[in-house]
Amino acid sequence: MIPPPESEADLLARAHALCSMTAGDLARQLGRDLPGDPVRAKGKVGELIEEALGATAGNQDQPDFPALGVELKTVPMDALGRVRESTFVCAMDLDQAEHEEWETSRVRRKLARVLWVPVEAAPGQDPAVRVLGRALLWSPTAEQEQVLRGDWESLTGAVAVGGIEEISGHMGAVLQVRPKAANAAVKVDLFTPEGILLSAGPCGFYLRARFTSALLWELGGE
DNA sequence: TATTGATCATGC
DNA sequence: GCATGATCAATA
Repeated sequence: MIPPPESEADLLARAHALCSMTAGDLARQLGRDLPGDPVRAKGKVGELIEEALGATAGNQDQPDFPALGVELKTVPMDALGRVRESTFVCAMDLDQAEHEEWETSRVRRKLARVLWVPVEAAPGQDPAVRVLGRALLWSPTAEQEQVLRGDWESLTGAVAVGGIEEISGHMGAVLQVRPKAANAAVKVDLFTPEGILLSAGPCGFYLRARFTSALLWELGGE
């Protein structure tokens, strides 16, 4: 059991100490199992890094480092240092869209302070050989927040007006809404703006790869 | 090949 | 079921 970091500097120092380790090294050091099948290992590298850095929140609805208000996100990179995948932010509440404000939204809370840990990962590669990169601590700049807010408001607004069936992954410049569930059979009941009961797949907010790629590059060049 | 939609694991 | 952690894989 690794104690939580006492400060952002402490956290960053710990994260930097992991730089250039492989996920396999980390698993061995922590005495954890890491599946060799990438399909079965989704999320595992992120969990190993959480444990190594002393994150405590588990699956509670809280930042990974509650005392610091910092959220941890791993981000998969290709060999050229480009972000390979979008980043899941949080679920979208399909019923409450019309009652929400950006200032109090979960998206804004989640992204207020993020420790990004790049992980070089080729598609289909054995998770154990993935290499950790240099971690960066980030908060949205004023410009980034305006763009995020704009996307959030148009996406949330579209759902509030037309319901979830009106949006798709194509919408949003940097923030998008996509399915987020165990599988396509998972449905939630909700009411359309017209008051019709409907069954729909749960959705979540994701950051587009080009956004994370750009912000990491601005921050320190990855 | 970039992107969207689908999926995998774990804890409570 | 819904939160946590994401990446896979079919398609445009």
